[in-house]
Amino acid sequence: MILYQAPRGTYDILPADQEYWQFVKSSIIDICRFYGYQKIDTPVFENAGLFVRSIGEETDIVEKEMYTFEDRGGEMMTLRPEGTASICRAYLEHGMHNLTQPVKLYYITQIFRYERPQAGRFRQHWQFGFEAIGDADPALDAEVIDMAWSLYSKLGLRDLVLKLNSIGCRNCRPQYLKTLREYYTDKIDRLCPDCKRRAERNTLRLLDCKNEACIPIAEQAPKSFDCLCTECSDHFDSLKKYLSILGLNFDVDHRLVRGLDYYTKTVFEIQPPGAKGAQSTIGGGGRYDDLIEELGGKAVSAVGFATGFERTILNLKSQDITIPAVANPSTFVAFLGQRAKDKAVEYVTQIRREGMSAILASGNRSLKAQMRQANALSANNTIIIGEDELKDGVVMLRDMSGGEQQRLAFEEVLNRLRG
RNA sequence: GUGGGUGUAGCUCAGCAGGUUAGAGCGUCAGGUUGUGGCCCUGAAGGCCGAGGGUUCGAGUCCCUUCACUCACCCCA
Repeated sequence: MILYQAPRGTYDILPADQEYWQFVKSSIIDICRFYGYQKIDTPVFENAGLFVRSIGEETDIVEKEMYTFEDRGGEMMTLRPEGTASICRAYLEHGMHNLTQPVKLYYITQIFRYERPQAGRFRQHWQFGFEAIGDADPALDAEVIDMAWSLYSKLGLRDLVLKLNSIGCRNCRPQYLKTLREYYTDKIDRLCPDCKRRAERNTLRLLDCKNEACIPIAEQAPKSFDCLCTECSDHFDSLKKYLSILGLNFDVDHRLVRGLDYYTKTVFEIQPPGAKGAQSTIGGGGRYDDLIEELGGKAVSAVGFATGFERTILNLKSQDITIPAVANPSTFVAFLGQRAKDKAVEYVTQIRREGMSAILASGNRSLKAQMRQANALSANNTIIIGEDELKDGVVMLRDMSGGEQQRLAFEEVLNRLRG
């Protein structure tokens, strides 16, 4: 009877799966270096207030998904439920506004949300995200989207869809929300229970309801991009122009609003083909021009993106994308008898000192068993040392792909391994 | 939080309407050469049949409870 298992919504990334993670990570690092983004790591937990303030009181994340606890000093702490807030906090704390703007940062980290797990959704999951802070230029929005798109392309994902929208700023959004509420006024009784609540507390979210009764109503609703102020409207037009210049196709979707309150102007999501339910979004982001100020800084514009590792890998698998094989040349050293073992230990070490990988047979098993182990480890070569070899001062070198083998002086073996 | 599905060996699953020592394939280990892997053959190890209770002469199989996993809704990554 096993006493413990991984907590609900968590899981182990086993060696067999690591190649996917390695592939995604190294691709991310390449892309970020290429676009001039620098890595930042922030604490796993922060003051709860940071997230409540940035994500928004009325959001699902804050209302029911945060891992919040009181520490021994009586402070309320929260395991980070997303990445942006911590980055902004760090930006302020370290006076990064004094650096050349925009400051471009990326992170690869675990995210915690208390939810019922399902395919592609976990309580602890990994996100990669990047943020460009300190610039309001729509060309930067385009660059962020392009960068996200490049990552997926580099990974080999096909047939993705880019959804785009603009939800305005604090100047024009209140007017839009008013228009939206007016539109919904005589339709409330036709909405689902969730939407009835949203109508009061989080009007924007009425638009992305998945309920069949609500969709047609949302479809006909006034569109945010028709109600933008001049500044937001120009920004949106410029962004669309830049995306066209970049050759990126996009669907403007007036029902795309995102679930975090800090977004302004641009919001976007990237969806895999046949997107539905939990995996409908593989990554997303947007602009958040008021967040830094909200956290106590001066008004600083910013835009960012985040994507989930699990969903990315899920899609790599569903699209049958092969991961580049990692070359693992290695030499296995087998032996027969204690005297040969002494020699084997010596030779294994020598090979390693030469900067090459080598594995010593384990235990004192039959040669057959040792060869099986060599095969299981996909060793390229096996060195066999027995009484005969000891007597003649040589070792047997076996090529594991073909099976040819010959007796050679160990120095000669080293030469061949080097070549 | 709300629904549906599933819990039998490390993995994927059989186990028919309740009946003696619970099975297969894969994997692991060992043997088939005195010192040689992959293919093949043989064998072994490995299960209180998720847990607790009940019905029964008898429960992996039926009933109840519970836990876990899983898919979906909400929302997100």
